[in-house]
Amino acid sequence: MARLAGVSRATVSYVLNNADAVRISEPTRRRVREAARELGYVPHAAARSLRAGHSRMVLMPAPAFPVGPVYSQFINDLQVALGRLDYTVVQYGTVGVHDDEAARAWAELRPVAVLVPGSGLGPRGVAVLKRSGARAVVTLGPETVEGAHALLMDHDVVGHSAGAHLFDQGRRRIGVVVPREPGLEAFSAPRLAGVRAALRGTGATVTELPLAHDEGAAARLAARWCELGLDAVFTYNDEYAMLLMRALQDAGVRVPEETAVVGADNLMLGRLLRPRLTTVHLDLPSGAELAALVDRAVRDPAAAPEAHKVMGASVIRRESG
Amino acid sequence: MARLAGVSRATVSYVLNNADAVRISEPTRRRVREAARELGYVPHAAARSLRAGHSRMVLMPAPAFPVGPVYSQFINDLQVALGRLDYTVVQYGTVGVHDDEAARAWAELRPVAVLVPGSGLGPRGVAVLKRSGARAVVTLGPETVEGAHALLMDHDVVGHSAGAHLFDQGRRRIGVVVPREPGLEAFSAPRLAGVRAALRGTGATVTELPLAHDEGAAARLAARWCELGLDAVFTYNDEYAMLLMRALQDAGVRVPEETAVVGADNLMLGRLLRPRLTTVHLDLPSGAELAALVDRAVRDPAAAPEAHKVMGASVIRRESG
DNA sequence: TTGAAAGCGATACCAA
DNA sequence: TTGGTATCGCTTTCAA
Repeated sequence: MARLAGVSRATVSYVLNNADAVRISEPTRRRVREAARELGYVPHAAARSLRAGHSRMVLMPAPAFPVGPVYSQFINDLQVALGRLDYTVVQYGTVGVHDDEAARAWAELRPVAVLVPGSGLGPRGVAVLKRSGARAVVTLGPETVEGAHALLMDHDVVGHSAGAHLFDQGRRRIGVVVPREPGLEAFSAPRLAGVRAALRGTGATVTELPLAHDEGAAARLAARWCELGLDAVFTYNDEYAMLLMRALQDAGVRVPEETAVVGADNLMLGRLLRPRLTTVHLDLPSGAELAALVDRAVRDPAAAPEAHKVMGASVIRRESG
Repeated sequence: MARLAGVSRATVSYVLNNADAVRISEPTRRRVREAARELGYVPHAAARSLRAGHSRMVLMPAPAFPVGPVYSQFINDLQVALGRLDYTVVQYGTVGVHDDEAARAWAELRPVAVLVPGSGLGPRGVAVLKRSGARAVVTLGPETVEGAHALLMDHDVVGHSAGAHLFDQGRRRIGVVVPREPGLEAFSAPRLAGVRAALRGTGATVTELPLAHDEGAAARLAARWCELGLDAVFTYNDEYAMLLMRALQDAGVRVPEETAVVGADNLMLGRLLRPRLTTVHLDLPSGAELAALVDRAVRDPAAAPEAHKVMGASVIRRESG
């Protein structure tokens, strides 16, 4: 670069990195800085991390489906928290690629840590990442993966809370909405399983209700509501709750008298519905906690992978059930 | 790497890149590939792009606020479309950094193209990026920036459509909700300005209504609704519409008889409200179009920056106004 | 058909 | 206090 500023590149490096090991005269520093500014010099991250043998990049796959405010906020907090620890968070757009192929694509960037939501990464993928220099691989999903740290976020508990709550309210024939939208199975399946688990052995029944997120589908489901004979429904989340509750009301089904409705995610919109929506609130780990875990793992990559159950769920009782 | 597979690294490179310039014997290819698999070898993107002098990385700043389904979908389509053209999309988590500082941070990664939503990037930032090798800088915002391609998405038209519609409906005292949430000014200010522009010279009045996205704030606003004397309100988007409409109804204000309500973004929830929400639908450019623009710009970086007006807005009339 | 070697940009050691 | 130089991993040209 600006060794046209009259000095060697080594000097440039010293100045721009405020190296304290060597001392550079003030005039030289100024000359270098000025030259850098004039030329619009920006260091080359690839060259730097090639030389250094490591980077401060934390890689996450970009979510492949429209994501709600809860997750948005989580990512955001995480970015801020990791930024404070001087990491750079990068969301990598992995289109349709899966598993090992995705892991290899990520590994090419030689991130210092990889955070993977969901269950798209297997032990082989983890191995690829670690061999390529990732000092921490953290999965955020329902189960631990060999070799990786895990933040166990089993959506099971969400369904479990909802199911237990409805049972306590005296409901015995419980429907569970399962979104037809692709990409959501990772959340919907455990939520359904959680309801089943909560009701196992109680004699209450659980009916799976596939539902697309559009009015027509909701109306059709509502139309056969009597025939289904359900006295409660857990709707996967608040948005599906709004959709279904509207359809039920339009079909003349009284909520909560004839059918209780419970959503999840505790979105603002639930409070605005009438009746006000009972919902399951999720306690996600704070961005700062996760950032701290990542940092610890990076500093001591040899440590045994930690696994933490981090998702709490609690019912917020309002009017719909 | 696996020159422990008995060959030179040159050969490895040839094999793994399917170089057609040179011919490698089939047995050698097999040996190399097997060794690569066994060792879990993954090429080092930094080294590669350092040597090549360029990358296929398209960089976007990660949004700093919870983002709705419309934008989510847009990003997603874009990622898919650019992926088809063999680019890799990376969302860079720029915490609180702004302007030139952000531009420099991005430039360090030497992306081949940079897409910047909003108006956070000035001509200096563009210059930094281009000097550091970005072959295309595209802004997605209200105005063109010197040196960059622009997809002009002036939210002005959203407000304009809403204002004109309400005026056509005979409304003359029009409120405009402006979210208090930080990070949304980039959208809310032009939407407000659009309403003003649509009504300029008509004698209709425009009243700015700052509103936080919570129930209390909405209730307080609704409580002084009579005193405000408005006969219509454009609520920035559908979510604020839901919030305010609920508060108005709870306060006994009849919608649309006393006050018309118009939202924006055409979210599903608007259809589920009663009265059904009139809204402004946004026509964003498809991911494929934007991807094509990026690709063209990358192929011919010398070409004059293009500027396209790409945002259309149309009112979807339902029941609320 | 394969190997040797230069070079991309930044850093860190050693010598001047 | 500074400059020269080896090095990181990979691609590519030239030679063998």
